[in-house]
Amino acid sequence: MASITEENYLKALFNLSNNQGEASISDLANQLGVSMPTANSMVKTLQKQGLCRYEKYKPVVLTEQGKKAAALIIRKHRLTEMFLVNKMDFGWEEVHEIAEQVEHIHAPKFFERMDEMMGFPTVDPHGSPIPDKQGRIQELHLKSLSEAAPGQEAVIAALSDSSAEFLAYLNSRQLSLGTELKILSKESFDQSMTVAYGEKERESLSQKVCEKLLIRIFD
Amino acid sequence: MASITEENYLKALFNLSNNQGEASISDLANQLGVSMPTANSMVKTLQKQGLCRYEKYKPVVLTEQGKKAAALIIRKHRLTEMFLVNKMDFGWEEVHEIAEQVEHIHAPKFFERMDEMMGFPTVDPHGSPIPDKQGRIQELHLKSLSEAAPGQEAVIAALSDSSAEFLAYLNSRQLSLGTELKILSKESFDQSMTVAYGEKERESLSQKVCEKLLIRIFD
DNA sequence: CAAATTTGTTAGAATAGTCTAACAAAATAT
DNA sequence: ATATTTTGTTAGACTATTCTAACAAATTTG
Repeated sequence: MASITEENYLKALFNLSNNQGEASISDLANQLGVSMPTANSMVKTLQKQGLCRYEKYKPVVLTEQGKKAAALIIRKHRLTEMFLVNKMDFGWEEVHEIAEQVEHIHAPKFFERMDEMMGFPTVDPHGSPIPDKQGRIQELHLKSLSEAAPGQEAVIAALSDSSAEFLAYLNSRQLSLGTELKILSKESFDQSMTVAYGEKERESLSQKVCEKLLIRIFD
Repeated sequence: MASITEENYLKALFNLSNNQGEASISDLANQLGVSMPTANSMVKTLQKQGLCRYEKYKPVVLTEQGKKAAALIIRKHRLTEMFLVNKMDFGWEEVHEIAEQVEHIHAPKFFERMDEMMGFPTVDPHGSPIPDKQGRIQELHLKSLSEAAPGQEAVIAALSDSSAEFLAYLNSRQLSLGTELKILSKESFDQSMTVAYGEKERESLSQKVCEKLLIRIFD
C-alpha cells in the first residue's frame, strides 16, 4: 500500500500530466513544494513499484496502474468534498483542505457510504468529475467562457481553478455552478467580457476570470 | 503540532493511565505493538515537548498538557464513531478502525460540524464519554453487571471492552446500549448470571461478559 | 553555434520512527 | 537474601523522506 507521501506524488503526477500525459521533475517538485532531488528520488521509488515510467533526463509518465491509483485517490478527495458541501453544509471554498487529509483514509466502506448517501454524484462541488470505482474518469470537454461569443447564453458547469481566492471572488459576485450567463459583449482590447446573470444586468469579468469559468453553451 | 505517531503514543498513555495515572514502558510498547526501546525513545521525545514526565526506570506520567492533548484526540475519535453510527448508518462494531484514522485529521470545523449535526452527544456508540472542547471528561462511574444482585433491574449504559469480537457477541444476543435487564440469578459457582431482556426470558451471561457490561441500576 | 540559463542528477547528510542485541536494574520467587 | 524473571536502557543500525552542495545535461538565447 502506498504511503501518504507516495499518494501525494501520484496525485501530483496525475494532475500535471493532464495535457501531455507526462510531467517534468521540476514541475513535480514545485507542485509538491519539495526540492528536485527529492522529487527525483521519489520518482525512482514509484517506478520500482510499477507506478510510473522514467528515464534520466526524460519526463515522468504514469503507468496504467499509477493512473488508476491516482484516480482512486482523487475519487476519495472529490467524494469527500461533495459530502462536506452536500451533507455537512460547508462552503465550496472550505472543503479542499479537509479533503486533502480525508483522501488518505483507507476505508472503502466509508467512501461508498458517502457516495450512496449523496446518490452517486458525478462531479465535485467545483464541477470536476468524480472518477468511478475502477478509476475511470468521464471527460466533460467543456469550453471556457473566453471561447464564447457575445449573444450566446451559457451555464457555469465547472472551474479550472478551485483556489480559495478564486472561489471567494465568485462568492462575492454571486457566481456559482449552475449560474446562467448571457454574454453581452467582449472587449477586444483586454478580452474582458460583460455578462448578465441573476439580478445582475451588467457585470464585467476579466480575461483571467473568463478563462477559469468552464461553461456549457445553450443550444 | 504532534505527528500521528506522537498522537498515538499520547492516546495510549492516556488509556493506560486511567487507573494509576501512570503507565509502564512495557505496557505502552505492548499497547502500540512496538518494541520497548522504541517506546522508551518516544517517551523521551514527548517529555521534551512537555507532554509527559519521565525518569529512568520509573513509570510515565502525562502532564496536564499531555492529558489535554490526548483527550482532544479521543474527542475526535468518539465524535467520529458517533457520526458514523448516527449519520452514516454504520454498525457499532465497524467504526473503530475508521475513527482510528479520522481522529488524526486537523480540521476543527469538521469535528464541530459533526458535533452540531448530532446535537452535541455526550457519549460514543459504546457508551464512552466524549471529552468536551477543553479536553475535560465527564466521569460516568458506572457499575459492571457483575456487581449487581439478583432481583435488580438495570440498563446497559456502556461497555468496558469495545472489541469487534465482543460487539459481535452482543449483536448475536440482541444486546445493545439501552437494553433493560432483569437479573434473575447468579451462579456462585462460576459467577455467570441469568437475565431477562426484550424477548428473551432466560439468557445466561458468563462472568467475562458481565464484567464488560456497564450498567445503571434502576432505583 | 557558443554562452548562459534552466533542469536534472549524484553524493552526502539530517530527522523521525523503527528494529535487534547486549547489558543493567527492579521485581519476584524460591 | 539470592537466583530468576521481568522490565528498562543503551548502542548501533535500517528505512523513508527530506535537504544542500556540486556537477552535468539540456535548452534557450544572443
